[in-house]
Parts: sequence; C-alpha cells; structure tokens
Amino acid sequence: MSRPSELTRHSLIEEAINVFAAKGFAGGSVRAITKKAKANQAAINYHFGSKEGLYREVLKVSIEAFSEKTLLHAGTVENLPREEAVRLFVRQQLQPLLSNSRVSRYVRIFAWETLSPSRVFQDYVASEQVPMLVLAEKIVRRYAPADASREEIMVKAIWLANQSGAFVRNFASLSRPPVSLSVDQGFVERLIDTIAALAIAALSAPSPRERSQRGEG
Amino acid sequence: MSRPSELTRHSLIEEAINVFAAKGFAGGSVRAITKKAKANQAAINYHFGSKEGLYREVLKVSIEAFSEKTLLHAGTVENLPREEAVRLFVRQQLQPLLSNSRVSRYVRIFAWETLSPSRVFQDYVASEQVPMLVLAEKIVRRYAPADASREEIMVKAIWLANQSGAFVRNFASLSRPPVSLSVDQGFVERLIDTIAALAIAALSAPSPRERSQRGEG
DNA sequence: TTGGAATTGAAACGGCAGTTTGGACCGAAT
DNA sequence: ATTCGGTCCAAACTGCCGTTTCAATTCCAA
Repeated sequence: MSRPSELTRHSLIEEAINVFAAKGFAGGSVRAITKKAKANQAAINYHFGSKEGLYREVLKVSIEAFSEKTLLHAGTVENLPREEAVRLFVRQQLQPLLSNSRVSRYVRIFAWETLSPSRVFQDYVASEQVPMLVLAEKIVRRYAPADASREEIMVKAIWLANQSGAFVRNFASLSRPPVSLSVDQGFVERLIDTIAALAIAALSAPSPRERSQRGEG
Repeated sequence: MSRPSELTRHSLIEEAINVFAAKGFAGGSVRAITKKAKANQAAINYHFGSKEGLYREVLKVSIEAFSEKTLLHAGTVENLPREEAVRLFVRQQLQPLLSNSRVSRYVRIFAWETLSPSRVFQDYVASEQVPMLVLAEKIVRRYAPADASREEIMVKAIWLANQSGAFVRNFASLSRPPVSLSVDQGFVERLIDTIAALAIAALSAPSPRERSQRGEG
C-alpha cells in the first residue's frame, strides 16, 4: 500500500471518529466524513468496503486506544483500593467531557452505543471483550461477597458501567432549561466526586439477597 | 370534527406510539405508521401538520398518561417512606419491561429521548415540566440536607432518573452474549430490588461536600 | 337534495442516504 | 516508453425519507 493511500485511509478514520462521536453511527453520513477528510465519497467504500466497515475500524481503534491510554487498566484495577478504582472508573468517563481530547471522542462513541447499539458494535461485543464492561465487572467483584450470583455481578456491572452515561449523553443540555447548571471545570470535578461517592456507597451496601439471608428482609 | 376523521386521528396516534416506542422518533417513519394505521401517507400531514406535530401529540399523550396511570404521583411521593418512594420510582420504569402494556411503550419512548433528545422533546421539557424528572427531584430532596445546593440536587435527580435507563434500553441484549442472563419475571423482580437497593444506599450516604464539611474529606 | 367544507387517496416531488460505475491519474516494474 | 495495478474522482444509481399536490370522495348543514 502506497503512502498517499494510507494518508487517505488515516484521515478518513480520523474524521470518522469526530463525526461518529458527534452524531452516532446512524446519524453520521459518509458525505460528511469524506468532505471533512477532503476525500472522495467513493473512498470509504474503496478502502473499507462500506460505511459499516469504516465504523468497524473506528470501533477497533477507539476500544484499543481507550483501554491503553486511560487512567484505569484491567491490570491496575486489582492493585488499587476498591474505592479508588471506582473513582478512576467514573473519572475516566466524565473528565474528558470538557476537553476535545481523543479520549473524549471515544467516550462519546461508546455513549452512543449504550443508547442504541449498532449491528457492528453488537457483533464486536459478542466476539471480543469490551474493556469498559470488563473493568466494571472486576470492580463489582471486589465489592460482592464470594457467593454472589453471576446474575447479580452482571447486573451491577452494567449498572456501574452506565453511572456516568446520562451525563455524557446529556452534557450539552445540562446548561439549558430546565436544568440550567453552569458547566465548567469545577462542575465536572464536583460531578465526578458526587457520582463516584454515590456509586461507592451503593456498592458498599449489602444487596437485598444478603440482607434477606441475614433475616433482615 | 366528524366521527371518521377522529377515528383516523386516533389510530394514527395509537400506531405512532407503537412505532416510536420501538424505533424512536428519527427511526420511526410515517410510512410505517400510516401503513399500520391503515391510513394514507398524507394523513399525518393533514391531521398533525407534520411528523413532528404527530410526535408532539404522542409525547403529550404519553407524558400525561404516564403521570396519571402509574404507581407514583407527584402528590403521593411526599406521603410515602422515602425508601418506598425510590422503590416505586424504579419499579414503575422496570416492571413494564416484560409486558406489552401501554406504560411499557411510554417508558421506551422516554428511554429514546434520554439517549438523544428530539427537538420536539427538548421544546417540551423547556416549556412544561417532565413528570419523571420532577419526581426524581422530589425524592432526592427527601434525602438531601437542608443546605444542599441546587447543583447537587439536580445532579442527583438526573442520576436517579437514569438509574433504570441502561436496563430499559438494553433489555433485549441482556439475554445475549456476553451478558447471557435468563430474563423472566423473576429476573425483573430481582432487578428492581437490586437497583432500588443500590439507589437507596447511594442516596442515604453523605455527599462529598457534607463529608468535607465534617472534616472527613 | 344539494352545495361546500372536510377528509381521503394515489402519485409525484425534492432531498439525503449508501453504494456503484467507469474513466482519469499516478508511480513503479517491465 | 509502455504497461499495469493501485488510487482517486465526478457522476449517477437505487432506495427511503417527509412532504405536497390535486382529484375523488365523504360528510353535514342548509
């Protein structure tokens, strides 16, 4: 593959990350992507086979980069106090909100997928492990008793993975009525503290099953 | 307005609720709605002015019915133990999941809106109060100290309102890999208990601000 | 019963979507 | 210098979308 073709390929992926982060897979058009990437409309089909093929590449890049370049890795989660792991987990999703960093775009892409998963994403999570859910599961297990059911673990993992989602998705509308909050760096920091504290308190409490086992139900 | 025209109007709204609940506003087409309602494609524009006009009507019907026909009203929330209010709040969103009731369709429409709000919905929440957020705010206030900031209240209200959202949105994928849970009535009951317990424990804990005021930060 | 308004109907319009086409271009090997 | 595979481009294709048109029909009051 020659130099100029790789440049086209690369800038297509780059702009696709921007467009899909802003509008989701269904809402992002190939025309918008090729226009921003200064490429021809046919380029996506030529290089990636289809819009779905391009998105598959975007997801691969995003998921790999997200799990490598972020605060919390699957390896480090075991070596932290469990409260600190929760805080970092929340932080790595909310902190990028105010920035235009690469990571913030990955987080937004994942937020779109948690709302209405694309076929590409569904295929991906069915075959390969999704770092965010794996992380959430690891953290939840550190709070759960040894005899917790898989159902309870998975439910809590899904719950934890989605604790920040509402704010990521609706970040723009937080500053508009009827919420009308002033959204700045300080707000995001307080938001991280609040959500992390809520999650920690929730996970620390005994589950309904544990309470009923102790005759407290 | 004559009888048959009202019949067309009514069945259009009825089928629109089904279609929008299944596919969201953007994903639901007027062709699908008019076909199911056995009406002409032009009927929507004739009776409601536009697709948006129909959706405005659907939202109005859904929000009114949801706040009237559900377990928890703005009036009753003050007269219950606050833990019970949380449980009912969670229950009224999760219990309809397994059924095909009207309410389940309303919940699904709201779930679509929390993911990517339509212009119609944004206009609605900017002008009229949304029952679900009002309820969440009332419940949060019962847990918050008297001097809690509006920011903290609103953040926690948004948080509470979205506690069930992940499961409503991804309900269908819970039974598929990699989650692979068996989803039946018993599961939904346990899910309600688990989520409600998590939310109650979270709200009951002192916020980071309170802890730092006590010198525990 | 009749006249006019309300409603329905089939078809077309204009726009945007993803994709395909076929030729132009280019760089490197023959 | 020519050939050839890889790449790029403008344009067109197909399909779905929401909307509009306008004639046909239905309804109801006069």
